Amino acid sequence: MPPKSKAPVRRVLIVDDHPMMRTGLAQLIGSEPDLKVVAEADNARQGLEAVSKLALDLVLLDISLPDKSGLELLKDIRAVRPELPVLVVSMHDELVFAERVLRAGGRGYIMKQEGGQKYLQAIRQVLAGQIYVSEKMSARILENLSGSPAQKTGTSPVQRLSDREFEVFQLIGQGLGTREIAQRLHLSVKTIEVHRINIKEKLQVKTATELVRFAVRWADAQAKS
Amino acid sequence: MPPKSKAPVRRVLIVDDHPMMRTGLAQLIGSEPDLKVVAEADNARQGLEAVSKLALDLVLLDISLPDKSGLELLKDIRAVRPELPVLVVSMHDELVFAERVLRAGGRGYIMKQEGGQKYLQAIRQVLAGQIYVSEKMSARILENLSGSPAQKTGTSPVQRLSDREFEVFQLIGQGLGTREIAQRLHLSVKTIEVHRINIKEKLQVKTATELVRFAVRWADAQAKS
DNA sequence: CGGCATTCTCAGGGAAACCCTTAGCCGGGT
DNA sequence: ACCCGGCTAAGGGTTTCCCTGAGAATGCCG
Repeated sequence: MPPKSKAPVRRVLIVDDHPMMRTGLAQLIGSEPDLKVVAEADNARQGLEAVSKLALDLVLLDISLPDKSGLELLKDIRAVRPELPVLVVSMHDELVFAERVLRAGGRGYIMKQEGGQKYLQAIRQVLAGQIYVSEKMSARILENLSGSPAQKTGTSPVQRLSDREFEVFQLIGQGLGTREIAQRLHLSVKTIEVHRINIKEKLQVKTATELVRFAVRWADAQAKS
Repeated sequence: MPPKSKAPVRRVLIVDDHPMMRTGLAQLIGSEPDLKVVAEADNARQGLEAVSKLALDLVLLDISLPDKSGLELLKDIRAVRPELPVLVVSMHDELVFAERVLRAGGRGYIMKQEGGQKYLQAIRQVLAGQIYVSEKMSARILENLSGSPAQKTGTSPVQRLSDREFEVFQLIGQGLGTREIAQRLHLSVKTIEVHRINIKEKLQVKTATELVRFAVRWADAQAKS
């Protein structure tokens, strides 16, 4: 069917800590004549080693790994081979993860809930030099970028917060309620309520619980670095 | 093809919302002559339907499903077919999950990090009527049981939550509000409110925001490693 | 300078969530 | 038989949520 002279076989590395997942992915990729799995890794160290030593055309990278976060491995890979495209596989349907992946240089973000056709589409698209993001995600990302007035693309939505909003946002991340924040900042509860509404809008979250979740995650991330 | 003279073929149902994972598991099981995958499901509803309609010898059940928690489905399955053995597959290596699964009647608990050999061992052991738990887990379970009376430090207070409370707690950690949780679990808002109060008391937190913060952190900690 | 946008501040008010109390039901244990 | 813990849920008072509107300070641009 595909003449060998014309179709060079694309060499793929799979990094995932779930053997059955790797088997499934390998099965899918192996069934395509122009794709080949040349190595597998179940942790970041092995993954980076394979990237350094082997000639590869694509990396399929699970975002959640045992030793270090897949995001870190993604950055390491790009430090070694900036042109090597990486398609990140994740079980999270969170906008935050997809944004981070793309900003870290990932060429695609696909969820584990997707079926084989979507995987192949994503792989082909990334191999062709394009960016792949699932429709749900791309819709949210585009809406996020173009929804508000002219922004510097690529900035974290947290940076769009005004000073006061940012202050409130930090206190939410520390576990304080609306009334406590009002007392702390010597403001009316009503004012804090409005700030929360505006913060939610800028961060593109819909409910109060999601706002707290976002704030807690952000605060924890800051505390670590 | 099948040597039906000696080995009756064991009929297996796979319930997992990740298609590639199902492919991997099906590949493994299909390669064994005495095992056969007769159905797959990617959510709890389909899973329960298959259990009701088909003759099965084993269910491979992923603990994290989109519509309801795998723990709930496990209980539903046992309500319909108490003798049907269920081997729970999970990505969490947390003691809490394994304990809950076993107490809910699961015949085994295996982690996605395990390789094919361990899977087959677990499947065979469960089919033979035994309980399968990985060595890491069994060691921790025994240690936990023996040390339970006097403990207060070391074990997280999350373990004191009841099954229902734990489910609500997880959903809070995923960013869901009270009404959404009620809808997801098909319960009254009032019930969820009471659960939240009881959870707060057990976790020693005073305000709603602190509860969300606790739940988000705990959920993220589970997702990371 | 006079608009114009943004930010910060806060009130009104209806809907929702929070939180305490009570209470029926069920299953397990002494 | 009894009690206890867990699950369910209603009643009701308090608080928060969230939309709308709106006045004041700042700063920018024509």
